[in-house]
Amino acid sequence: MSWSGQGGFERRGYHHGNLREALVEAALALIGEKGPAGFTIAEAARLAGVSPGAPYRHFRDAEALLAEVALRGFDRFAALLTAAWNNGQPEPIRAFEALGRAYLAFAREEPAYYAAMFETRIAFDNHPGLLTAGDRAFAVLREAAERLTSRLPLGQRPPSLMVALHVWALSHGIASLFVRADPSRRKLPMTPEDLLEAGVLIYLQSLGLAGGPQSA
Amino acid sequence: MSWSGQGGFERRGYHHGNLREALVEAALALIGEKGPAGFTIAEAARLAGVSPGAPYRHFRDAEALLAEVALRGFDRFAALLTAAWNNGQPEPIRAFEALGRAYLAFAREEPAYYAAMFETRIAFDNHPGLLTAGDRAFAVLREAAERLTSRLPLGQRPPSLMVALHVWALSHGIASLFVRADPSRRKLPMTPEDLLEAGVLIYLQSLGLAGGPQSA
DNA sequence: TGTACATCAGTGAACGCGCGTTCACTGATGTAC
DNA sequence: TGTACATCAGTGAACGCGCGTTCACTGATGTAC
Repeated sequence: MSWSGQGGFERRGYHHGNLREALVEAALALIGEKGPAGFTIAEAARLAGVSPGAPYRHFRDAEALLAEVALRGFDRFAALLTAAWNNGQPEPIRAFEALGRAYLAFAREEPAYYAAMFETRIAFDNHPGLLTAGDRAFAVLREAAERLTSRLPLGQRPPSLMVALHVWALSHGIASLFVRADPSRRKLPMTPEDLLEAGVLIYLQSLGLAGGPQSA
Repeated sequence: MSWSGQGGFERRGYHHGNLREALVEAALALIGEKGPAGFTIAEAARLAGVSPGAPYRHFRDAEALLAEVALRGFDRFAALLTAAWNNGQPEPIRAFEALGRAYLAFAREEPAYYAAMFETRIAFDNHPGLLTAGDRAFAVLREAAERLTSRLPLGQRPPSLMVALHVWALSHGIASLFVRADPSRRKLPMTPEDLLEAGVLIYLQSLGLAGGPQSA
Protein backbone atom coordinates (compact mmCIF):
# COMPACT_ATOMS: atom_id res chain seq x y z
CA MET A 1 0.00 0.00 0.00
CA SER A 2 1.28 3.38 -0.96
CA TRP A 3 1.16 6.07 1.66
CA SER A 4 1.15 8.93 -0.77
CA GLY A 5 -2.01 11.00 -0.76
CA GLN A 6 -3.89 11.69 -3.97
CA GLY A 7 -2.49 15.16 -4.10
CA GLY A 8 1.03 13.90 -4.18
CA PHE A 9 1.73 14.60 -0.52
CA GLU A 10 3.82 11.94 1.17
CA ARG A 11 2.20 10.38 4.16
CA ARG A 12 4.63 9.27 6.83
CA GLY A 13 2.29 6.91 8.62
CA TYR A 14 -0.55 7.48 11.01
CA HIS A 15 0.45 11.08 11.39
CA HIS A 16 0.57 13.12 8.26
CA GLY A 17 3.45 15.22 9.47
CA ASN A 18 2.66 18.21 7.34
CA LEU A 19 -1.09 18.35 7.11
CA ARG A 20 -1.42 22.08 7.51
CA GLU A 21 0.75 22.70 4.45
CA ALA A 22 -0.92 19.91 2.52
CA LEU A 23 -4.35 21.42 3.17
CA VAL A 24 -3.25 24.83 1.99
CA GLU A 25 -1.88 23.31 -1.20
CA ALA A 26 -5.02 21.25 -1.69
CA ALA A 27 -7.18 24.35 -1.26
CA LEU A 28 -5.05 26.17 -3.83
CA ALA A 29 -5.45 23.33 -6.30
CA LEU A 30 -9.22 23.22 -5.81
CA ILE A 31 -9.67 26.98 -6.06
CA GLY A 32 -7.56 27.06 -9.18
CA GLU A 33 -9.62 24.32 -10.73
CA LYS A 34 -13.16 25.31 -9.80
CA GLY A 35 -13.07 28.81 -8.47
CA PRO A 36 -13.26 29.95 -4.87
CA ALA A 37 -16.78 28.60 -4.42
CA GLY A 38 -15.81 25.16 -5.62
CA PHE A 39 -13.68 24.23 -2.70
CA THR A 40 -14.81 22.39 0.41
CA ILE A 41 -12.99 21.26 3.51
CA ALA A 42 -14.09 17.71 2.83
CA GLU A 43 -12.55 17.67 -0.63
CA ALA A 44 -9.36 19.33 0.57
CA ALA A 45 -9.05 16.57 3.17
CA ARG A 46 -9.57 13.95 0.47
CA LEU A 47 -6.92 15.56 -1.70
CA ALA A 48 -4.51 15.54 1.20
CA GLY A 49 -5.30 11.87 1.75
CA VAL A 50 -6.74 12.36 5.18
CA SER A 51 -10.06 11.71 6.91
CA PRO A 52 -12.74 14.43 6.85
CA GLY A 53 -12.32 15.33 10.48
CA ALA A 54 -8.58 15.83 10.36
CA PRO A 55 -8.54 19.42 9.01
CA TYR A 56 -10.30 20.60 12.14
CA ARG A 57 -7.08 20.00 14.08
CA HIS A 58 -5.56 22.84 12.07
CA PHE A 59 -8.35 25.17 10.96
CA ARG A 60 -11.45 26.24 12.76
CA ASP A 61 -13.52 26.11 9.58
CA ALA A 62 -13.42 26.56 5.83
CA GLU A 63 -13.09 30.32 6.05
CA ALA A 64 -10.01 30.01 8.26
CA LEU A 65 -8.34 27.82 5.64
CA LEU A 66 -9.33 30.22 2.89
CA ALA A 67 -7.97 33.13 4.90
CA GLU A 68 -4.66 31.33 5.32
CA VAL A 69 -4.47 30.87 1.55
CA ALA A 70 -5.25 34.53 0.98
CA LEU A 71 -2.67 35.54 3.56
CA ARG A 72 0.07 33.61 1.82
CA GLY A 73 -1.12 35.03 -1.47
CA PHE A 74 -0.70 38.59 -0.22
CA ASP A 75 2.79 37.79 1.04
CA ARG A 76 3.79 36.26 -2.27
CA PHE A 77 2.18 39.17 -4.10
CA ALA A 78 4.09 41.71 -2.03
CA ALA A 79 7.33 39.85 -2.68
CA LEU A 80 6.76 39.80 -6.44
CA LEU A 81 5.84 43.47 -6.54
CA THR A 82 8.89 44.35 -4.49
CA ALA A 83 11.12 42.40 -6.85
CA ALA A 84 9.54 44.06 -9.88
CA TRP A 85 9.91 47.55 -8.48
CA ASN A 86 13.47 46.68 -7.56
CA ASN A 87 13.81 49.82 -5.54
CA GLY A 88 13.28 51.94 -8.63
CA GLN A 89 16.30 50.55 -10.42
CA PRO A 90 17.59 51.05 -12.95
CA GLU A 91 15.12 53.79 -13.80
CA PRO A 92 11.96 54.71 -11.87
CA ILE A 93 9.53 54.94 -14.80
CA ARG A 94 10.67 51.60 -16.21
CA ALA A 95 10.53 50.06 -12.74
CA PHE A 96 7.02 51.42 -12.31
CA GLU A 97 5.94 49.77 -15.54
CA ALA A 98 7.50 46.52 -14.37
CA LEU A 99 5.37 46.82 -11.24
CA GLY A 100 2.24 46.96 -13.37
CA ARG A 101 3.32 43.96 -15.41
CA ALA A 102 3.99 42.05 -12.19
CA TYR A 103 0.43 42.79 -11.06
CA LEU A 104 -1.02 41.29 -14.22
CA ALA A 105 1.45 38.40 -14.18
CA PHE A 106 0.33 37.48 -10.69
CA ALA A 107 -3.32 37.47 -11.73
CA ARG A 108 -2.49 35.27 -14.69
CA GLU A 109 -0.01 32.86 -13.14
CA GLU A 110 -1.44 32.55 -9.66
CA PRO A 111 -5.17 32.48 -10.33
CA ALA A 112 -5.86 30.50 -7.18
CA TYR A 113 -4.09 32.97 -4.91
CA TYR A 114 -5.65 35.86 -6.77
CA ALA A 115 -9.12 34.38 -6.39
CA ALA A 116 -8.64 33.75 -2.69
CA MET A 117 -7.42 37.30 -2.18
CA PHE A 118 -9.86 39.25 -4.31
CA GLU A 119 -12.77 37.12 -5.43
CA THR A 120 -13.85 35.78 -2.11
CA ARG A 121 -16.06 37.17 0.58
CA ILE A 122 -13.84 36.60 3.59
CA ALA A 123 -14.84 38.71 6.55
CA PHE A 124 -11.65 40.70 6.92
CA ASP A 125 -12.65 41.80 10.41
CA ASN A 126 -12.16 38.25 11.62
CA HIS A 127 -8.71 37.99 10.10
CA PRO A 128 -6.73 41.10 10.98
CA GLY A 129 -3.56 39.52 9.61
CA LEU A 130 -5.11 39.68 6.17
CA LEU A 131 -5.57 43.42 6.37
CA THR A 132 -1.96 44.06 7.25
CA ALA A 133 -0.77 41.60 4.60
CA GLY A 134 -2.83 43.46 2.02
CA ASP A 135 -1.39 46.72 3.27
CA ARG A 136 2.14 45.38 2.86
CA ALA A 137 1.43 44.63 -0.79
CA PHE A 138 -0.11 48.04 -1.37
CA ALA A 139 2.81 49.68 0.42
CA VAL A 140 5.09 48.67 -2.42
CA LEU A 141 2.99 50.65 -4.85
CA ARG A 142 2.70 53.48 -2.40
CA GLU A 143 6.45 53.70 -2.03
CA ALA A 144 6.98 53.61 -5.77
CA ALA A 145 4.46 56.40 -6.25
CA GLU A 146 6.14 58.38 -3.52
CA ARG A 147 9.49 58.01 -5.22
CA LEU A 148 8.11 59.07 -8.56
CA THR A 149 6.24 62.10 -7.35
CA SER A 150 9.16 63.26 -5.23
CA ARG A 151 10.92 64.23 -8.44
CA LEU A 152 8.44 67.02 -8.97
CA PRO A 153 8.78 70.44 -7.42
CA LEU A 154 6.70 70.71 -4.27
CA GLY A 155 4.19 73.06 -5.84
CA GLN A 156 2.99 70.68 -8.53
CA ARG A 157 3.41 67.45 -6.60
CA PRO A 158 0.23 65.34 -6.49
CA PRO A 159 -0.54 63.28 -3.39
CA SER A 160 1.44 60.07 -3.82
CA LEU A 161 -1.32 58.09 -2.14
CA MET A 162 -3.74 59.21 -4.83
CA VAL A 163 -1.30 58.23 -7.56
CA ALA A 164 -0.82 54.82 -5.97
CA LEU A 165 -4.57 54.32 -5.71
CA HIS A 166 -5.13 55.26 -9.34
CA VAL A 167 -2.50 52.87 -10.60
CA TRP A 168 -3.68 50.12 -8.27
CA ALA A 169 -7.25 50.52 -9.44
CA LEU A 170 -6.31 50.61 -13.10
CA SER A 171 -4.17 47.50 -12.72
CA HIS A 172 -6.86 45.74 -10.76
CA GLY A 173 -9.55 46.67 -13.25
CA ILE A 174 -7.55 45.40 -16.18
CA ALA A 175 -6.69 42.22 -14.31
CA SER A 176 -10.33 41.61 -13.40
CA LEU A 177 -11.80 42.43 -16.77
CA PHE A 178 -9.21 41.07 -19.15
CA VAL A 179 -6.86 38.67 -17.41
CA ARG A 180 -9.12 36.83 -14.99
CA ALA A 181 -12.36 36.93 -16.95
CA ASP A 182 -13.86 34.25 -19.07
CA PRO A 183 -11.76 34.18 -22.27
CA SER A 184 -14.92 34.56 -24.35
CA ARG A 185 -15.55 37.91 -22.71
CA ARG A 186 -12.37 39.72 -23.55
CA LYS A 187 -11.90 41.02 -27.00
CA LEU A 188 -8.91 43.31 -26.72
CA PRO A 189 -7.01 44.78 -29.66
CA MET A 190 -3.86 44.57 -27.53
CA THR A 191 -2.46 42.61 -24.61
CA PRO A 192 -3.59 43.58 -21.12
CA GLU A 193 0.03 44.44 -20.39
CA ASP A 194 0.17 46.94 -23.25
CA LEU A 195 -3.16 48.40 -22.27
CA LEU A 196 -1.99 48.94 -18.72
CA GLU A 197 1.36 50.36 -19.72
CA ALA A 198 -0.22 52.83 -22.11
CA GLY A 199 -2.70 53.92 -19.46
CA VAL A 200 -0.04 54.43 -16.84
CA LEU A 201 2.16 56.40 -19.22
CA ILE A 202 -0.66 58.69 -20.28
CA TYR A 203 -1.49 59.23 -16.63
CA LEU A 204 2.09 59.92 -15.58
CA GLN A 205 2.62 62.23 -18.50
CA SER A 206 -0.19 64.39 -17.26
CA LEU A 207 1.57 64.72 -13.93
CA GLY A 208 4.78 65.71 -15.69
CA LEU A 209 6.44 62.43 -14.82
CA ALA A 210 6.76 60.80 -18.23
CA GLY A 211 7.72 62.18 -21.58
CA GLY A 212 4.57 61.12 -23.33
CA PRO A 213 2.55 58.10 -24.34
CA GLN A 214 4.56 55.66 -26.38
CA SER A 215 3.77 52.10 -27.37
CA ALA A 216 5.50 49.28 -25.56
CA MET B 1 -54.95 31.34 4.33
CA SER B 2 -52.94 34.01 2.63
CA TRP B 3 -51.77 33.31 -0.86
CA SER B 4 -48.90 35.73 -0.79
CA GLY B 5 -45.47 34.15 -1.03
CA GLN B 6 -42.82 34.90 1.55
CA GLY B 7 -41.10 37.22 -0.85
CA GLY B 8 -44.12 39.40 -1.14
CA PHE B 9 -45.20 38.03 -4.50
CA GLU B 10 -48.95 37.62 -4.82
CA ARG B 11 -50.02 34.12 -5.63
CA ARG B 12 -53.16 33.92 -7.71
CA GLY B 13 -54.02 30.31 -6.90
CA TYR B 14 -52.65 27.03 -8.12
CA HIS B 15 -50.78 28.79 -10.87
CA HIS B 16 -48.37 31.45 -9.78
CA GLY B 17 -49.01 33.56 -12.84
CA ASN B 18 -45.68 35.30 -12.79
CA LEU B 19 -43.22 32.76 -11.52
CA ARG B 20 -40.44 33.60 -13.93
CA GLU B 21 -40.35 37.19 -12.70
CA ALA B 22 -40.72 36.13 -9.10
CA LEU B 23 -37.74 33.79 -9.40
CA VAL B 24 -35.56 36.50 -10.88
CA GLU B 25 -36.48 38.83 -8.04
CA ALA B 26 -35.90 36.10 -5.48
CA ALA B 27 -32.48 35.37 -6.96
CA LEU B 28 -31.65 39.07 -6.78
CA ALA B 29 -32.68 39.22 -3.15
CA LEU B 30 -30.61 36.17 -2.27
CA ILE B 31 -27.53 37.32 -4.16
CA GLY B 32 -27.77 40.73 -2.56
CA GLU B 33 -28.01 39.17 0.84
CA LYS B 34 -25.43 36.40 0.69
CA GLY B 35 -23.36 36.93 -2.40
CA PRO B 36 -23.57 35.09 -5.70
CA ALA B 37 -22.52 31.77 -4.13
CA GLY B 38 -25.24 31.96 -1.50
CA PHE B 39 -28.14 31.48 -3.80
CA THR B 40 -29.77 28.18 -4.66
CA ILE B 41 -32.68 27.28 -6.87
CA ALA B 42 -34.37 25.60 -3.91
CA GLU B 43 -34.22 28.74 -1.80
CA ALA B 44 -35.35 30.93 -4.67
CA ALA B 45 -38.37 28.65 -5.05
CA ARG B 46 -39.08 28.93 -1.35
CA LEU B 47 -38.83 32.72 -1.51
CA ALA B 48 -41.26 32.76 -4.42
CA GLY B 49 -43.62 30.57 -2.40
CA VAL B 50 -43.49 27.66 -4.76
CA SER B 51 -42.48 23.99 -4.64
CA PRO B 52 -38.85 23.06 -5.37
CA GLY B 53 -39.62 21.54 -8.74
CA ALA B 54 -41.49 24.52 -10.11
CA PRO B 55 -38.49 26.60 -11.25
CA TYR B 56 -37.57 23.90 -13.72
CA ARG B 57 -40.58 24.88 -15.81
CA HIS B 58 -38.81 28.19 -16.49
CA PHE B 59 -35.08 27.63 -16.15
CA ARG B 60 -32.94 24.68 -17.15
CA ASP B 61 -30.77 25.01 -14.06
CA ALA B 62 -29.31 27.46 -11.57
CA GLU B 63 -26.86 28.91 -14.07
CA ALA B 64 -29.66 29.72 -16.49
CA LEU B 65 -31.44 31.70 -13.78
CA LEU B 66 -28.22 33.46 -12.84
CA ALA B 67 -27.58 34.30 -16.48
CA GLU B 68 -31.05 35.81 -16.76
CA VAL B 69 -30.31 38.00 -13.75
CA ALA B 70 -26.99 39.08 -15.25
CA LEU B 71 -28.66 39.80 -18.57
CA ARG B 72 -31.18 42.12 -16.99
CA GLY B 73 -28.38 43.69 -15.01
CA PHE B 74 -26.47 44.55 -18.16
CA ASP B 75 -29.58 46.05 -19.71
CA ARG B 76 -30.25 48.18 -16.68
CA PHE B 77 -26.59 49.13 -16.51
CA ALA B 78 -26.57 50.20 -20.14
CA ALA B 79 -29.70 52.26 -19.59
CA LEU B 80 -28.21 54.04 -16.58
CA LEU B 81 -24.96 54.74 -18.38
CA THR B 82 -26.86 56.06 -21.38
CA ALA B 83 -28.89 58.36 -19.18
CA ALA B 84 -25.77 59.61 -17.40
CA TRP B 85 -23.90 60.31 -20.61
CA ASN B 86 -27.01 62.04 -21.89
CA ASN B 87 -25.58 62.23 -25.35
CA GLY B 88 -22.75 64.43 -24.14
CA GLN B 89 -25.08 67.17 -22.96
CA PRO B 90 -24.70 69.75 -21.75
CA GLU B 91 -20.93 69.46 -21.96
CA PRO B 92 -18.92 66.36 -22.92
CA ILE B 93 -16.35 66.41 -20.11
CA ARG B 94 -19.03 66.87 -17.47
CA ALA B 95 -21.13 64.17 -19.10
CA PHE B 96 -18.13 61.86 -19.11
CA GLU B 97 -17.65 62.38 -15.41
CA ALA B 98 -21.33 61.65 -14.86
CA LEU B 99 -20.79 58.39 -16.70
CA GLY B 100 -18.09 57.41 -14.22
CA ARG B 101 -20.28 58.31 -11.28
CA ALA B 102 -23.08 56.21 -12.75
CA TYR B 103 -20.72 53.25 -12.92
CA LEU B 104 -19.94 53.51 -9.22
CA ALA B 105 -23.53 54.24 -8.33
CA PHE B 106 -24.61 51.06 -10.04
CA ALA B 107 -22.05 49.01 -8.11
CA ARG B 108 -23.22 50.57 -4.88
CA GLU B 109 -26.97 50.60 -5.40
CA GLU B 110 -27.42 47.40 -7.35
CA PRO B 111 -24.97 45.07 -5.64
CA ALA B 112 -26.96 42.00 -6.59
CA TYR B 113 -26.98 42.83 -10.30
CA TYR B 114 -23.34 43.84 -10.13
CA ALA B 115 -22.39 40.56 -8.45
CA ALA B 116 -24.31 38.50 -10.99
CA MET B 117 -22.66 40.36 -13.85
CA PHE B 118 -19.08 40.56 -12.65
CA GLU B 119 -18.49 38.34 -9.65
CA THR B 120 -19.86 35.14 -10.99
CA ARG B 121 -18.32 32.45 -13.13
CA ILE B 122 -21.06 32.07 -15.72
CA ALA B 123 -19.85 30.33 -18.85
CA PHE B 124 -20.47 33.15 -21.30
CA ASP B 125 -20.17 30.78 -24.22
CA ASN B 126 -23.42 29.14 -23.19
CA HIS B 127 -25.23 32.46 -22.99
CA PRO B 128 -24.47 34.50 -26.10
CA GLY B 129 -27.11 37.02 -25.14
CA LEU B 130 -24.97 37.98 -22.18
CA LEU B 131 -22.06 38.87 -24.38
CA THR B 132 -24.08 41.20 -26.55
CA ALA B 133 -25.75 42.73 -23.51
CA GLY B 134 -22.32 43.42 -22.03
CA ASP B 135 -21.25 44.92 -25.32
CA ARG B 136 -24.26 47.21 -25.33
CA ALA B 137 -23.21 48.59 -21.96
CA PHE B 138 -19.62 49.04 -23.04
CA ALA B 139 -20.79 50.69 -26.26
CA VAL B 140 -22.05 53.66 -24.26
CA LEU B 141 -18.56 54.28 -22.95
CA ARG B 142 -17.08 53.65 -26.35
CA GLU B 143 -19.36 56.22 -27.94
CA ALA B 144 -18.57 58.77 -25.28
CA ALA B 145 -14.85 58.24 -25.77
CA GLU B 146 -15.31 58.56 -29.50
CA ARG B 147 -17.11 61.85 -29.07
CA LEU B 148 -14.44 63.21 -26.76
CA THR B 149 -11.48 62.23 -28.88
CA SER B 150 -13.10 63.52 -32.04
CA ARG B 151 -12.49 67.03 -30.78
CA LEU B 152 -8.79 66.56 -31.23
CA PRO B 153 -6.99 67.13 -34.52
CA LEU B 154 -6.51 63.87 -36.36
CA GLY B 155 -2.77 63.80 -35.78
CA GLN B 156 -2.91 63.68 -31.99
CA ARG B 157 -6.11 61.68 -31.66
CA PRO B 158 -5.71 58.56 -29.52
CA PRO B 159 -7.69 55.43 -30.39
CA SER B 160 -11.10 55.95 -28.82
CA LEU B 161 -11.35 52.24 -28.04
CA MET B 162 -8.22 52.48 -25.92
CA VAL B 163 -9.57 55.50 -24.07
CA ALA B 164 -12.83 53.67 -23.42
CA LEU B 165 -10.96 50.63 -22.13
CA HIS B 166 -8.81 52.71 -19.80
CA VAL B 167 -11.77 54.49 -18.28
CA TRP B 168 -13.77 51.28 -18.02
CA ALA B 169 -10.89 49.51 -16.26
CA LEU B 170 -10.27 52.39 -13.88
CA SER B 171 -13.97 52.59 -13.01
CA HIS B 172 -14.20 48.85 -12.59
CA GLY B 173 -11.08 48.70 -10.45
CA ILE B 174 -12.32 51.43 -8.14
CA ALA B 175 -15.74 49.79 -7.95
CA SER B 176 -14.22 46.40 -7.11
CA LEU B 177 -11.68 47.62 -4.62
CA PHE B 178 -13.51 50.41 -2.87
CA VAL B 179 -17.23 50.22 -3.48
CA ARG B 180 -17.93 46.51 -3.49
CA ALA B 181 -15.27 45.34 -1.08
CA ASP B 182 -15.63 44.54 2.56
CA PRO B 183 -15.95 47.93 4.32
CA SER B 184 -13.08 47.01 6.64
CA ARG B 185 -10.77 46.78 3.62
CA ARG B 186 -11.15 50.23 2.22
CA LYS B 187 -9.41 53.07 3.88
CA LEU B 188 -9.71 55.88 1.40
CA PRO B 189 -8.88 59.51 2.12
CA MET B 190 -11.64 60.47 -0.34
CA THR B 191 -14.84 59.05 -1.79
CA PRO B 192 -14.52 56.52 -4.61
CA GLU B 193 -16.35 59.03 -6.79
CA ASP B 194 -13.75 61.73 -6.19
CA LEU B 195 -10.94 59.26 -6.73
CA LEU B 196 -12.39 58.22 -10.07
CA GLU B 197 -13.10 61.74 -11.20
CA ALA B 198 -9.60 62.90 -10.38
CA GLY B 199 -8.10 59.93 -12.22
CA VAL B 200 -10.21 60.51 -15.32
CA LEU B 201 -9.40 64.21 -15.38
CA ILE B 202 -5.66 63.61 -15.06
CA TYR B 203 -5.90 61.07 -17.84
CA LEU B 204 -7.94 63.28 -20.14
CA GLN B 205 -5.68 66.23 -19.49
CA SER B 206 -2.77 64.22 -20.82
CA LEU B 207 -4.66 63.67 -24.04
CA GLY B 208 -5.36 67.36 -24.31
CA LEU B 209 -9.03 66.89 -23.54
CA ALA B 210 -9.33 68.53 -20.16
CA GLY B 211 -7.89 71.69 -18.76
CA GLY B 212 -6.22 70.06 -15.80
CA PRO B 213 -6.87 68.11 -12.64
CA GLN B 214 -9.24 69.87 -10.31
CA SER B 215 -11.01 68.58 -7.26
CA ALA B 216 -14.68 67.78 -7.49
C1' DT C 1 19.61 1.95 26.93
C1' DG C 2 15.11 1.03 28.47
C1' DT C 3 10.50 1.84 30.27
C1' DA C 4 6.34 4.45 31.48
C1' DC C 5 3.62 7.93 30.29
C1' DA C 6 1.55 12.31 28.36
C1' DT C 7 0.36 14.43 24.31
C1' DC C 8 -2.14 15.09 20.46
C1' DA C 9 -2.67 14.31 15.30
C1' DG C 10 -5.47 11.58 12.65
C1' DT C 11 -9.40 7.80 12.36
C1' DG C 12 -13.76 6.44 10.82
C1' DA C 13 -18.34 6.13 11.76
C1' DA C 14 -22.18 8.77 12.52
C1' DC C 15 -25.56 12.68 12.49
C1' DG C 16 -28.57 15.94 10.43
C1' DC C 17 -29.00 19.09 6.58
C1' DG C 18 -30.11 21.21 2.26
C1' DC C 19 -29.40 20.66 -2.34
C1' DG C 20 -30.57 19.39 -7.35
C1' DT C 21 -33.44 16.83 -9.93
C1' DT C 22 -37.23 13.51 -11.32
C1' DC C 23 -41.92 12.22 -11.87
C1' DA C 24 -46.63 10.83 -11.71
C1' DC C 25 -50.14 13.82 -10.40
C1' DT C 26 -53.52 17.78 -10.11
C1' DG C 27 -56.03 21.58 -11.16
C1' DA C 28 -56.39 26.20 -13.44
C1' DT C 29 -56.88 28.32 -17.89
C1' DG C 30 -58.21 29.03 -22.43
C1' DT C 31 -60.25 27.52 -26.65
C1' DA C 32 -63.15 25.01 -30.02
C1' DC C 33 -67.59 24.11 -31.13
C1' DT D 1 -74.00 30.69 -22.74
C1' DG D 2 -72.47 26.12 -22.01
C1' DT D 3 -69.68 21.95 -22.42
C1' DA D 4 -65.70 19.08 -23.61
C1' DC D 5 -61.14 18.97 -23.96
C1' DA D 6 -56.08 20.09 -24.50
C1' DT D 7 -52.48 22.33 -22.38
C1' DC D 8 -49.23 23.01 -19.13
C1' DA D 9 -47.78 25.37 -14.67
C1' DG D 10 -47.20 23.93 -10.23
C1' DT D 11 -47.44 19.92 -6.54
C1' DG D 12 -45.27 17.17 -3.25
C1' DA D 13 -42.99 13.18 -2.32
C1' DA D 14 -38.98 10.86 -3.26
C1' DC D 15 -34.06 9.81 -4.48
C1' DG D 16 -29.19 10.00 -3.95
C1' DC D 17 -25.44 13.07 -2.83
C1' DG D 18 -21.83 15.57 -0.51
C1' DC D 19 -21.24 18.61 2.99
C1' DG D 20 -19.85 20.29 7.87
C1' DT D 21 -19.14 18.85 12.19
C1' DT D 22 -18.86 15.69 16.37
C1' DC D 23 -16.72 12.23 19.08
C1' DA D 24 -14.88 8.24 21.29
C1' DC D 25 -10.99 5.99 19.69
C1' DT D 26 -6.13 4.76 18.23
C1' DG D 27 -1.49 4.93 17.57
C1' DA D 28 2.78 7.63 16.69
C1' DT D 29 6.00 10.68 18.91
C1' DG D 30 8.73 12.64 22.32
C1' DT D 31 10.17 13.13 26.98
C1' DA D 32 11.11 12.18 31.95
C1' DC D 33 13.46 9.34 34.76
